[in-house]
Amino acid sequence: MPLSLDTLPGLVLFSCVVRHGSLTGAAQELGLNRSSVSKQLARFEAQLGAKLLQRTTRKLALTELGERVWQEAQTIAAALENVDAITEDYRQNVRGRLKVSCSSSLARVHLVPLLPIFNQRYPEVDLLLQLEDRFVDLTTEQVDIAIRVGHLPDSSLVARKLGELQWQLVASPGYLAKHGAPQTPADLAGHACLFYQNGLRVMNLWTFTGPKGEEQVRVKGALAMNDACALVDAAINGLGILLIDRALLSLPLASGQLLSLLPDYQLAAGLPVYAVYPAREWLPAKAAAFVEFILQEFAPRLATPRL
Amino acid sequence: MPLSLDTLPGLVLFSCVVRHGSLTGAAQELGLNRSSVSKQLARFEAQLGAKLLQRTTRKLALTELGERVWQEAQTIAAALENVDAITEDYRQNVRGRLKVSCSSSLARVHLVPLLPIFNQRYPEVDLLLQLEDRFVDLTTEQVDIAIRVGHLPDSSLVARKLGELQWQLVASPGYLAKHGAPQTPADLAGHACLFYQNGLRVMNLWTFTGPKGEEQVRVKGALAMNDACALVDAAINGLGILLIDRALLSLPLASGQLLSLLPDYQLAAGLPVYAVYPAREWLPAKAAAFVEFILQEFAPRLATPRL
DNA sequence: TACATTGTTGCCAAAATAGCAACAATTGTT
DNA sequence: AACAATTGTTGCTATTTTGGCAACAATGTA
Repeated sequence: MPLSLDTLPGLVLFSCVVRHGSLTGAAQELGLNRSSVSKQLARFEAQLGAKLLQRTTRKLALTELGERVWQEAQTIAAALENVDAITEDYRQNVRGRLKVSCSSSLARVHLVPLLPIFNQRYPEVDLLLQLEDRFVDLTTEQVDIAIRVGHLPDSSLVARKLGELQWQLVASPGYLAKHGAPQTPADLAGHACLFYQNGLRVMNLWTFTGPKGEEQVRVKGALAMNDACALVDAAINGLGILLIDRALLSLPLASGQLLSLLPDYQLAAGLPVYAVYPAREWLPAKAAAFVEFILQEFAPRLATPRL
Repeated sequence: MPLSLDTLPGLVLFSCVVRHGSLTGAAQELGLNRSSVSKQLARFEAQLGAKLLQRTTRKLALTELGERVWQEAQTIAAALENVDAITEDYRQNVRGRLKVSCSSSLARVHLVPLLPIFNQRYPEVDLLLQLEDRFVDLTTEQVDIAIRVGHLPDSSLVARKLGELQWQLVASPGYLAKHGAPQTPADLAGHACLFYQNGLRVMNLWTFTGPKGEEQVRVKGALAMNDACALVDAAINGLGILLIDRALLSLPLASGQLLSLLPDYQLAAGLPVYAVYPAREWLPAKAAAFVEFILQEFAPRLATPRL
């Protein structure tokens, strides 16, 4: 027999009456009429089947039982104040554990560099970065915010677009020396191509916009992985032609380990990046702060990646 | 900001939902419809301004705040179970402190001799006998039961008549030798009379029923006190003629210290003795047991005092 | 893919509640 | 000592709240 729904409001009212020492005072604090207080107190006693207060028009006296119940009410009052305090803290203060889910490569390049700033701004937030290139169920795994790449399936989740990934087509000098450099998208069909793949999405249909308009190529995969950084390594090692987020390529391109291909063509539409969270209503302050933060900091980095 | 009336039922419901892990289960336990549970839970979250449970049609997951609130709810649940247990104990078990108010002389003669029996029958009751010959306010002084002599003023109290005190008129042989023995009630007017008096009642109007019918005498007081035993001592010492409870006179009469007067007259109406307690409704078990006890044991002693 | 279960929402009836007014009881004051 | 003022209680009515039914949406399973 756990918390009983019926007796609880009565207990609250009883507590208030005892604190004031009069029904009238309690009624004033509760914004009620005296009659209501009287009735509810009487009903509470009826529910318990015992008198709690001996009442006269002038004085109230606690019964022996009333004293015991009053003590318990004190305990409950303390717990309730805790609830209030905790909730208030949770709503107003940016504090607590914040679980963020993100694909590992995206995090390494775009997100992790920002975290020191976030941590400095909100030092009381304990970030728990969950890097995994798989589908995560936000509700089940208690993830506060997920950063997801690609168009989203219909869902009850709220998604805010952070920007679009800028793609680039690259290969290593060694690979190009051996197999030649493609001049048009159609040429790619004959090459070994590297692309990202996780359980959800297989990116083997590449779309270009060039002099002849839009062209699509379904490429053969020499290697498909769910780790973008490993893909870059693979490309550097000459395993094939890679289509990947431009931000990952700044160092290999600068050092000449990788070369840019098809400069006259642009990748049609970069995949959108979203910040996703379970519900818009009553978003905890820490989550709201994080979303605001990445909207300001993350999005510009996507738009103008430093090469 | 103490216990809040509004948030408490929601907290109970939330606790129930968490315990079951589903709204449907909670609804079944509470005997409610699913919709009601859903609505109330939503309202509770709205009141707090924060989400407590991430809900899917299949799974429920506690928010970080939800976990904290759930912990507090556990505390409250424990306190509430205490309230239930205490109340049950209080109602059903004859146990605890029982404060009884009684005039000292009445207690010494009639009540105290019974207490060992009561104590043996209800060993878990701690009797607190408050002996005082003055008016006591039951509600203010947290007296459970009072035993009062004489007709009661109108009151919200419940009174159960235990019987009537049997009066007797006595004096010491020494006093009678000096002042002579009264032959009729009217003779008493010339004597020094001893009678009981407390703040409430002055018993100086004595009523007799004799051969000539009812006779009343307003006596002069040689000594009036609020201690019946002391009055007996005074009478033994020859201070005057005493009208007092017959039960107090068994030893002095047997030993000849006091002599009975006006044997042809009877005291019209003995003063009634009442057991008085604040309210009939929800009388605690201990008080009910005591009242029953003195009704069975006390009343016969009044009716047939042992001389 | 079809089905079953679960949470949510709109609507309406039912129940609980608050407020008003009158009453009873008690205390302090004139 | 009587009056006035305050307090707790009760009956009645209007308002608010709540509960249940039905339909819907979403999700996991056979």
